[in-house]
Parts: sequence; structure tokens; C-alpha cells
Amino acid sequence: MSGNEDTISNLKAFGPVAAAAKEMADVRATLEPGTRPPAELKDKLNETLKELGGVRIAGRVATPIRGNFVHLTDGREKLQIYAKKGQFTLARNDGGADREPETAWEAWQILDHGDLIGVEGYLFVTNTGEVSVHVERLTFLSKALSPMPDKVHGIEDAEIKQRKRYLDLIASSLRVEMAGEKHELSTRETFEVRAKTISSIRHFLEDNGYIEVETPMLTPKATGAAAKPFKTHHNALDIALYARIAPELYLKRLLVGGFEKVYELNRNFRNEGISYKHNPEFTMLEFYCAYMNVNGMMDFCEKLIQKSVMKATGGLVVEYEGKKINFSKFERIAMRDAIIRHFPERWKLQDQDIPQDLSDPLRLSKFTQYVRRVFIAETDGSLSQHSQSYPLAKQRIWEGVDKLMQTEHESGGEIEQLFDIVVEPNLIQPTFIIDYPKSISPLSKASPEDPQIAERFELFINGMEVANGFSELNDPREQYERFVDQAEARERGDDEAMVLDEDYVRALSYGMPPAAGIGIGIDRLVMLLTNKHSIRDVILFPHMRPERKQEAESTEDDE
RNA sequence: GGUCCGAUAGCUCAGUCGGUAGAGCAAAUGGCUUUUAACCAUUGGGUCCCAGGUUCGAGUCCUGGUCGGAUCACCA
Repeated sequence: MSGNEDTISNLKAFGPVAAAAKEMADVRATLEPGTRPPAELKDKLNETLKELGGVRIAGRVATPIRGNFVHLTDGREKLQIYAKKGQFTLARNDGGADREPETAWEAWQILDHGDLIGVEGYLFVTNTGEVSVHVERLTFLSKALSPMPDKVHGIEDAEIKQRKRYLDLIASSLRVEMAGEKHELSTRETFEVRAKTISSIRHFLEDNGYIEVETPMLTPKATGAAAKPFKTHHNALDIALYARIAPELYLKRLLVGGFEKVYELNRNFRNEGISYKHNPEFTMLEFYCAYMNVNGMMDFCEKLIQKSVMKATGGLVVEYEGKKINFSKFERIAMRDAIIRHFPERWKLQDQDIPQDLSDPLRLSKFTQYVRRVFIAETDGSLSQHSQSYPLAKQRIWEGVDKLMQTEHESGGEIEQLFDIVVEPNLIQPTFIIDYPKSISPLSKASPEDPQIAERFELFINGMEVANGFSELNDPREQYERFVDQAEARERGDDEAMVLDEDYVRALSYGMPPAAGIGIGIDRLVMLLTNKHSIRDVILFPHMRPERKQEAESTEDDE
């Protein structure tokens, strides 16, 4: 074996082979079920295939051995092979002369569903019109001791699919589709869409002059985002290290150093909950462009995502959970306007629930908690107890939210909470939310028109945050002050407030060009493109609780 | 962490009122040998997730636990 054998997929895609298969398929489509294609066509195609000469392929036996015919799979595509008693030999493992056809036939008969074999032979079309390989030489490659999964149902148990991804992939390659069945992406195809999405993003960035870099995964400070890190220890240096929660501050150091367009597409780690949209490690694209602002970044982000959607799915409209998501136009709306738009008038609040003084953190917090209760009550159907209250006009909400926006420091978090409750689940079509409160955007430049607003946006699709970008704050003194604010928030018990990075501030003091940057959650984007409802379906080996029995045994053994 | 749902053969699943553990696929043996998921016959295959309890008797009822899924809270 040289590694240069044809793969089944390549062989099937090879011009003359694909053409023959298509010609036969076209004719077969016109036939009554059960009838065979005309022999003249078969003979004609066989002439063509004969001229191609010998083929040499390998793969997994995709169906139980029954008779002379069996399908091989390379994980993506299947190809039928035909072995006739007396017409093929068996290769020996020691490289000696082939075994007799009699022995080869015995070997053929004891092959199992799932075994890996190689065959040499020639292509032909069967009487029923399927392009196949007539085997002249069989090589036994590897044994499958464990039985193969059900060829009709595959593996249905999500836990087994995720824990034994290899088995899930095998199942998806062996699966036989029933006639008339609606085609859903197989596991293999899902990860091919993922790969296409990522490679199209890399191409797009590189075509636009971006250079890919790799910054530290293990960092002395977990900063650049609001999240809890994984902590580890470096023995030789005797220091704590943290798995990075974001590469942002490193990438911006590179802006300082003169990389004007730079990106990193790699893993981030966050020591937080696991859910259908959260995995402890996830893939994030971050890129930065000097001399660009937030608006330019939104334009570019829209094009980038459209391009990758196009490459991965072939269109701009994607069906997700029965909804059509249209990527051809991304709406832009300010956070406060979104809150007003999505705050339905039927949700009534009592006057006493509206704090008069919204700069008082305690009252603010009560206000948002009240709103939360009302919204939760709405979703679980117990709203009636709230519904006879005084009406609160949109104007009143506006005033409340506007006051929130005007209030320094603490209020940003409250507005965001309000936004999360009221707006986020409703953002199904791609929507840029703009004009974020400055206090929750410590790395973002403030708007020249309104000092309380950050030049920041987040992109939401199907109620999920997919991207987060802004005009980068490049004033070292202001950055230092924002870090200090975060440190104060930390003192007050907000353990997700951002950690001060002195060296980053020092880097800024050398002058960072005005720039825009963005982070795009690749896993979530892939979920949307593959119609998967769990992040674990788009990550090959998602994190799961250890299997209890194995854990008990292995920890005993390891100690 | 809260709530709801689930776990039966290698895989997909039935299992009635608490009364001998079932089917299809897969596997083994034989037949067939140009078939299109499933040809014919025969055979083997079970810690019914775990531990208690109720009962003459538990896959089934009760309690606790494990694992998973959905959902809520935190996070991207």
C-alpha cells in the first residue's frame, strides 16, 4: 500500500466513471420498478469502462456478505464490488505469491460486515445498471470484531453518538437510505460542512489581506473577555497559567506591532456551564483590521458570513428548525430601540414597579427582576396574575431604558439583562444590535456622539449570539481606567469582570492604530448551517461527564 | 443547581392488569450466487442502568442513586 490508491469517492467522481453512472441513472429513472436497463446500453458503457484499465481501491465492507456482491465504503461514498468464485486471488500478508482462487473464495465467504479490505479489478456495469468493480485480487486488511450498527436506523442514542464518534461516523457511512426518505445531513456530511465553512472563512480573510497567527493558549492572565477560566500550573516556572478565554489582547498587541490585518481561528476555553450552545472549549474566529471602524466591520462581517454560508450550503437561505433564515440582508438596530420594539404592550407593569430613580442600583435591580418575572410568567403561561395592572406605554419603557442608558457604571448590566430577556429570543433573522452601553464594553471605543454608548455590535441569529465586534479602544489611559472599573466590579463580587492586563496597556502606550475587531462563534454558525440543535452535534468530541464505571476502574488502576 | 422525560439483545424498538424475556436488523450454520435496506431455513445471543423496598412473585409498583436528553438560571 502506498497511500496512492484511488479512494472510492475519487473514483466515483472521476470523469468517465461519473459520466457512465449518470447515463445509466438517467435511463434507469425512466424504467418501471423491477425492470432492467437495456443490454445494449450496458455493453456500450462496459466498453468505455474497460478502456480505463485496472482499479485499486480499499474500504470497509458496508453490507453483510451475501453472495457475490457487496458494497465498500470509504466513509463518504459506497461502491459495489463483485467477486466471482474462481475469478480472483487472495494477496498474502507476507508478500508471497497470491493464494489460489479456491482459498480466496473461502476468505471472501468469511468476511464480516465492517471488515476492511482492498480489491484490484476492473470497472463494469451490472445487469441492473450499477457501476461496480469486478474483483480479480482481494487483500484482507483489517478485522471488525465488534458488530456494526443498524444499517437502517444508524445510532439514535445521542450519548453513544457523542461518546463513540467513530461508531457514529461508521454508522453514517453504512446507512442505507429508504426510498422516499427525506435526506438529512449525515454526521460525516455535517463535519464536511463545518470544514467547508472554516476553509471558506480562511480563504476570504486571506483574499482580503489578512494573515493568520497563533497566540498563546496558556496565559498568565485570563483576560480579553468576561468569563471564568480553567487554571493550571507550570512546574518549572512555578506559576499559575490559565487556558485562554479570548485571544483578543494578544491580537491587538500585534496591531500595535504593525500587523494591520490579522486573524486567529482557534479554540477558547471557558470554565462555565455546558448546554446546547456551550461547550467548555469552542472555536472562535477573531480578526482585527487597522483603520476600520465599527460600521466597516459590520459590512465586512456580513460579506464574510454570506460567503461562507454560500460555500457551505450553496444558497443564502437556510432552513433551521423549520424556520427559514435569510442571510441576504442583516438588519441593524440600536439596543434600546430593539428593547422598545420587542417589549410587547400586553405585558403590563404597575407604576410602583417602575423605579423613580433609576440611578439607584437596588431599585434598578428590582425593576429588571420584575421584568424577568413577568416574562418568565408569560412563557410558562401563568401571566394572568400580572395582567390586570396599569398599562405601561411604550413611551414609559423608553424613558426607563433611556434613563438606564444615561446612568453611569452599574446600569449597563441591567440594560443588557433587559435586552437578553426581552429581545434576544426574538432575533431569528440575522440582526446586528448596535449602540451597547459603554460600561459593559471595557475594550470598546466610546461613541463620539454619546459618551455612554460604545461603538459596538453583536450579531444575533436564531436567538443566539454569533458575533461580537467593536471599534477598538486605543487610548491607553482610558483603557487603564476601564480596567480599574472592572477591577472594582470584581471587588464587588462580579467574578466575571475583566482582569487588568498591565502589559496590554503598556503596548497601547506605543500607539495602536484605530481599528475594528470581531469575534465569531464558529460552532454556532455551523449549527445554523447544518440544522443541528446542539453544539455537541457540530463538535467531533464534545465534553461529557465521564462514564462512571470506567472512571471507577481507571482511577483505581492509575493510583 | 431546579424541573420534566428517558435507560430492555451489538443496533432500532415492543413488552397489556405485577405471573416463563420478545420482534426486526446484526452474528453463527447450511442453501442460493448479477444482487439493489430487508432471499430461504436453522441456531446462538439478556446484570431488563445500579442499590434497596413492597409482594408468593417485579422489566412492570415504591425509595434512593448513576448516566443521558429537554428546559430554566450563568456564560459565547
